[in-house]
Amino acid sequence: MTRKKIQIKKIDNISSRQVTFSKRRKGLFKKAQELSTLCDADVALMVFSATNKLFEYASSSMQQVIERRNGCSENHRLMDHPSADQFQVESESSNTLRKKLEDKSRELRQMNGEDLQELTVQELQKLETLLRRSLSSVSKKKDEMFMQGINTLKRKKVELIQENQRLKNVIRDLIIRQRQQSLESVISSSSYFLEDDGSDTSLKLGLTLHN
Amino acid sequence: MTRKKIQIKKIDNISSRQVTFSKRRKGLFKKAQELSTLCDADVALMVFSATNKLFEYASSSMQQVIERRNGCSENHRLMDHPSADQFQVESESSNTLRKKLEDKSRELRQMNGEDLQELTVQELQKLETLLRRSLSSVSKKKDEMFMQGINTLKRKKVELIQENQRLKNVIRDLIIRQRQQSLESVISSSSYFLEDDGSDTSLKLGLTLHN
DNA sequence: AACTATTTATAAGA
DNA sequence: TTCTTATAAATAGTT
Repeated sequence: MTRKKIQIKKIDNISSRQVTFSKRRKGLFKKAQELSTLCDADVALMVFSATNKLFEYASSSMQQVIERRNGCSENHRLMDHPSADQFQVESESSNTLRKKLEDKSRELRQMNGEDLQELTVQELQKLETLLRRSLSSVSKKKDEMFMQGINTLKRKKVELIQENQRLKNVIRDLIIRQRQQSLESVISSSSYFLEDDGSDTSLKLGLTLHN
Repeated sequence: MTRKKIQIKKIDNISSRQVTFSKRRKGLFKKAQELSTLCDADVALMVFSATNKLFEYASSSMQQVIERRNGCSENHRLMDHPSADQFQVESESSNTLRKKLEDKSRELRQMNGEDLQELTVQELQKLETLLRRSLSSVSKKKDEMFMQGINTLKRKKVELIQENQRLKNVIRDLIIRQRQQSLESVISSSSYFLEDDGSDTSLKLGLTLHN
């Protein structure tokens, strides 16, 4: 519409699509608000992005508008051919959905390297480029997650080493205290050289604590 | 906005207001449709005029969008408005279609290297493998078609070289014949040797067959 | 996010 | 309502 006229069809480039979505969504909401104000109309607008994020505007309240609409639809339904009309509308949307589903399925099959015979060399080249880009994105994301995992493990390792050292210190202190106690008890009970089995104890402790 | 800039406040004059309502409503619906198409968004728009007339647009189906927004189940709505059985059946199948469509859309986005954050490393690896395979198939197919094109061209080239050679021969023969004719005319005008025109006939045949 | 060359939407008038 | 047209607004591509 501006630097160049564009065709109204799905924008290929993802980031362009996102940018355009933001810009046009803003514009659409503004227009909706203006219509409401200028003409004293009740307007409700719901937009789901391709990523299922919801953006909505309502001049009064969304729930109110929806209820009002359901009432109107109901009235129309009853006024006109009671079931035929509704059925027709619903059928149409089903057909639309089926068409969309068919399109997506074909696209998906081609992305999977199937049904290629119906494509031209140009289309194949485009698909190839797309797949290369996707593959690159996916590989990058995967590697990122690997790196993230590795870094988490490294941090954990450092933490564990520290914890380990602390525990060793605790054990050493315990052993020292035990020796002192043994010594004291030996002294107090007047028993001779009862050697400590401190190393044995530390081993048991170590095993338990670092399990 | 055009002949003059206007303030965004309720238009006093009733008929101007109605005219503006028509025009801007049309514009708003167009913009909504464009956003939906360009950015693969699901858009629903409801407008009640000051006289309570309803105008609505939905890129898929209004009911679908409302339910999606409410997070409200299909069954719940049907309980509220128990109309024809047909309707229920149709709605169910629509619902199924919508689910399938949503699945395919997500899959497709992920194949396109989008929405990767919700995948695990294992899923990413799987996707990567899939993309590699697809890419390989597509590249192979593309190369096949290139090769096919090249071979066609090569065959054509051979044919053309042969044709070329034939034409050269024809030309050579023509030149020879011309010389002979010149010679003959000189000879006949001088009332000398009357030569046969056997070579002449074969030349005509050659031209006809290889035309 | 800002800019700007264009396209698009539209207010006023017929 | 519909068409026209001068002008305001929106926006595609670019930085």
